[in-house]
Amino acid sequence: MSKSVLLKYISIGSVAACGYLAGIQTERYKNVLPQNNLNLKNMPGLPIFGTVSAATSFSPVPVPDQSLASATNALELKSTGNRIAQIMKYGFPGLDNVRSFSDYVLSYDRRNRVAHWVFEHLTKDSVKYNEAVDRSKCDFKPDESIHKYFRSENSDYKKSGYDRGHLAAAGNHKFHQQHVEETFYLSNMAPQVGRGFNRDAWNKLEKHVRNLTKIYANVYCCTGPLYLPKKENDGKNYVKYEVIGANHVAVPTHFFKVVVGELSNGSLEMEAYVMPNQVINDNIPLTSFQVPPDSVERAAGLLFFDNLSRSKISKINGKKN
DNA sequence: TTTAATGT
Repeated sequence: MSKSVLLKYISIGSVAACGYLAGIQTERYKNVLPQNNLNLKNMPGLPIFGTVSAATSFSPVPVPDQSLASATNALELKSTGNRIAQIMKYGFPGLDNVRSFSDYVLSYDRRNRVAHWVFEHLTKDSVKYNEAVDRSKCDFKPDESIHKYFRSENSDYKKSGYDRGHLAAAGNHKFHQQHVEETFYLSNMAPQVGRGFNRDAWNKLEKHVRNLTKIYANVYCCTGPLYLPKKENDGKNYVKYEVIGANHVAVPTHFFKVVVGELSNGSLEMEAYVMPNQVINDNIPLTSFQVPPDSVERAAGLLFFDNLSRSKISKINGKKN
């Protein structure tokens, strides 16, 4: 059985993706979320435009023509290397330091010591209970494939007050023990508020995404950090975030998830979420965190599902497109 | 059910 040999490191020159345009949202966000009625005005710095992305698509990995209706043949695909093409079927959000694992793909931000994005392809089979897979056997481990200058270490998180929060969730990779173990590289972690966020509201969003596999034959999920500007007392916008540990690992202000579900008849539906990296009241419904996908693209400097015309998506955030 | 830190 192939092991780390499978871990290909695709070194692609960094692409300066500067899609962020400031100055649209002017309302200042509060440090503590309101108890109810959370809306876009509480996501300051998330630029809301009326348009959708129209950039050209590009994929460094050839995507096979045949329809990949289900991943029941995941092992076979893994051995052929087609798994990456399957995960990235709808395009790469960006091309900075792309690293592929057996069941997810990651783009690494060396400056912040946190990924730009991770990409996963979920099916019923990848999220269903599997007695052969045991999360408790997994250890958080530094990703040695990343230069030591840019790598995060367990010591950076220790006593920081933050969880080592998975971007590609461990619970999404239950098909094989190796899959879940590979989600424990620190390159897949970000400093997350533990109680009230990672273990609560964010966990609830991750479960929601897993549950989408009951509706859709294929679920494609992109997750990453955001560093959103906030208006200070002088009336100007600043991006401010904490860094932790000797390696100055960035603490994102927010996290995003953009998900596309593919029904067995081929029709496609999208959901996009942004959550602040804060204690979030349990009563706030997930739908309160839904945002227009292009606002996340502009804030993150990424283009999601760029191989897919937005006009082919029948629903966005539950509304007809 | 899934998250994860802390302290012995």
